[in-house]
Amino acid sequence: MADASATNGCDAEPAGTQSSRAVLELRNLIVGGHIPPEERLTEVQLSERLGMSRTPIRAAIQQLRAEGLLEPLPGGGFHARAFGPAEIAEAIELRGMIEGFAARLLAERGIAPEDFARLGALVAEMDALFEAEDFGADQFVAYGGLNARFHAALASATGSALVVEEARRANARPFAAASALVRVRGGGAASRDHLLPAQDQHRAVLEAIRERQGARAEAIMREHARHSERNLMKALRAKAPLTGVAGAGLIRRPA
Amino acid sequence: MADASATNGCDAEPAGTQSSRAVLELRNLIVGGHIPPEERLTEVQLSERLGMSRTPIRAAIQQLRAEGLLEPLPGGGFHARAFGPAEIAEAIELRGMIEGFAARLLAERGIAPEDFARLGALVAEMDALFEAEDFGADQFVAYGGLNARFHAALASATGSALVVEEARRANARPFAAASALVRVRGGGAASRDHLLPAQDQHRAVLEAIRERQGARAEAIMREHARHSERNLMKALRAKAPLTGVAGAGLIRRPA
DNA sequence: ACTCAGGTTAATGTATACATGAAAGGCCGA
DNA sequence: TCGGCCTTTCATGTATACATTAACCTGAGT
Repeated sequence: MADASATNGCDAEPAGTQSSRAVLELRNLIVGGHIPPEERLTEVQLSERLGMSRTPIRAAIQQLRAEGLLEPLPGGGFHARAFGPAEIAEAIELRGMIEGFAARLLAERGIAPEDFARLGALVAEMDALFEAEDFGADQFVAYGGLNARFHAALASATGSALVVEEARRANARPFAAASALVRVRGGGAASRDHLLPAQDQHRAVLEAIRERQGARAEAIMREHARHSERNLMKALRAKAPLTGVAGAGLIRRPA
Repeated sequence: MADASATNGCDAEPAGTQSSRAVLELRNLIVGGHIPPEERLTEVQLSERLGMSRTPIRAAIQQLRAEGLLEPLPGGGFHARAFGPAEIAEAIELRGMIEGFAARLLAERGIAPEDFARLGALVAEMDALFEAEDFGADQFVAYGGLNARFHAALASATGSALVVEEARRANARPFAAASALVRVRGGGAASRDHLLPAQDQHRAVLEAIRERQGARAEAIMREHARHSERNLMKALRAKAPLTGVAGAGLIRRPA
């Protein structure tokens, strides 16, 4: 069922309007590193660059400001926001708190059987990936997609619009997304081994939800987020330029 | 230092532009109950009602949508969002989680002495209110303001833009704000007694931060939010029409 | 009576012209 | 040479005209 929304996992940009195009393209330009944080952006400049009038550009800027990707500049104009290690860590911790809240709600209030089955099926699909002969790029991409769907399904199973919205927002931040960190490590057997503990946590949180263990479910999801945080920070400390990660150019490396 | 921003506790609406006026007036109309959730809103209609063109109205609508106050309607147009008891409880719980995170960060990383002093001064000011001969409307208003400043100062002491932003958002939701619930009870001696436990939690969280007790600080702020949640829910169960609370018309009472 | 097609209406989306404000730069005078 | 004022420029804010789309209603034909 969740095939149409596989691209971004949310439907916040509705139609084929110029405004939605502006949001999409501008966001891609920023996280793709084509607009470095040093570059000053103005409305007219962007309207020429994207081939549309200022009106949809203004809407896009307002939205990306709300997402925290753009920041106003003192003398007018904007720039892409740069993120230091502390901010990244906080964003990931925050995501863990939201998703921990979702897991606790599911454990305390109970989960609909079909939602539980859907989550279990996603875990099983990820399990199957680990059975493959060798764990290559294809498996990483597939795991990332399944992982994102698992996290989104967890939030939406609560039935709470607030939780869904906040989980979406927490995952929209660069680097904080659950799936964005999967591919931090280059790939290969070593990377596979780093994914196994995370997958075990997926299984554990479902067990905790089933057994109505709210505090445990919350703690697992918090630690689950910290797991990806550790992975990212380890990769950041290495000199390698973080290939394959969206928004790598926005990271303010520690001096 | 914190006098200019005393009106709303945040500076998200910068200048005296039509757009900022539109956001302010429209938000007041909604939470003031002048725009019930049943009423359908359109851009042209609002532009006539507020005496400005559609351009600033569009910006305001986009912002209030992001705040969760407005919801698009299927056939075009919007309506003020109505909140059920579950959504209100979740919003308050979420606020407790964010503020708990802030308190834990302060305990773990340490707090700047001047920030700690500022928080202590606010608590002392609130303490002084309880010493008054009788606890009337003036004291309630003063307590609400001090309380809002305490919560805002707690978040901003972390120095994390992310925490500040999320705390602001959590407090911006109707009913979820820390200060909004202070005046739920009518006033008088009985209401005063309901405020004392909350004030004790203010003192306790400062002690926990000072003693570097992160888990305790977080737990206190979570429970602190639940305290106000209990107060609101009790008031909701009573038949009384919730005088003095902003956005009372947005509550979907349990049948 | 029901259905389908056509038009009409009412909403948002878009472009553009103009207003306004602030910041930077140059010029003149001391 | 330095400082202050004026001018210019560039950015966003605002209004408005027009485009577009979708829903609804009306009418006629079966």
